[in-house]
Amino acid sequence: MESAFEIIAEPNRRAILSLLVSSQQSVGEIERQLRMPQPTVSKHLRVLREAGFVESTVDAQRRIYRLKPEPLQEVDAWLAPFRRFWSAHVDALERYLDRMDQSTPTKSKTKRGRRGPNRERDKGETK
Amino acid sequence: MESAFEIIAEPNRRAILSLLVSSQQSVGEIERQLRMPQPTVSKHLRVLREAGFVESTVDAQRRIYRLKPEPLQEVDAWLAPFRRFWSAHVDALERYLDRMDQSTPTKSKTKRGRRGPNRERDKGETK
DNA sequence: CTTGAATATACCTTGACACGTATATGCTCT
DNA sequence: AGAGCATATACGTGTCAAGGTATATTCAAG
Repeated sequence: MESAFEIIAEPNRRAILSLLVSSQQSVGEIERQLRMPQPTVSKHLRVLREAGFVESTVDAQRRIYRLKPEPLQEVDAWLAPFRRFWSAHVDALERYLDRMDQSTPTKSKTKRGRRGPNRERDKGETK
Repeated sequence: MESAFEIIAEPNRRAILSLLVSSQQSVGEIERQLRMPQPTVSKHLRVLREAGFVESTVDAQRRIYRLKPEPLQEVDAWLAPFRRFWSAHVDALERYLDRMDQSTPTKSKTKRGRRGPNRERDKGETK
């Protein structure tokens, strides 16, 4: 387990988190809305709690669970470099589509573009 | 496997993706930079390829792998509602701390002046 | 055609984890 | 104190994925 990524790999746990994002919920409410057996809910909540995704407060026999932001923010942070990547990628695609759009069909066929924006760097590869 | 979340749950796969975000790489380059055995790299690349995270082109005996954006964008999209939650959460924490300020005389807390777009998120279903 | 490099795949073993069922704990109310 | 609800935990089981080692495939060059 350990890492936030492994925690959210489980579909039921993602469902629980998505449920909690709108408002806090008791175990029974989660159980009913997601139609999953109660021990399953409790066990997933335990995993989520120990990983810091949720916290619980006691209300008589009920436990109210609510979301905590940090672990998902960590996931979000890991994603940041890729966001930069795919905006660049969209730009390249747009330029490509623009050229496709305005090029007349009689134009010479497009050369196979092996080179992207990134030059690969040779590092003394055995050849 | 199936879901993008399960794919990126694996640390080695995340490392490969992080490596590819800067530029495309051959299998051998990945193998050396991440210091992992070649079959391991190939197997993870296979998983990533079949899940649409990467694509490969052939260059003689080499295979050059590069990133594809869609699956990570899907993860990013799932994260969107939680991003909204975070900003709201900061507001709620501030209000909570403000009340703590007035109701618990033994604690001295620094008051914070930060505030964003005022969202009302409290539905008051707590009994 | 043989050799060697680069990459992929097959097979096996091991460990983690999700689930179901049963039971324990804890709280409220009468 | 006892009944009943809400939640947690213990235990046994099956599945699946990751790693290691060995081998197969593909290509280039001599």
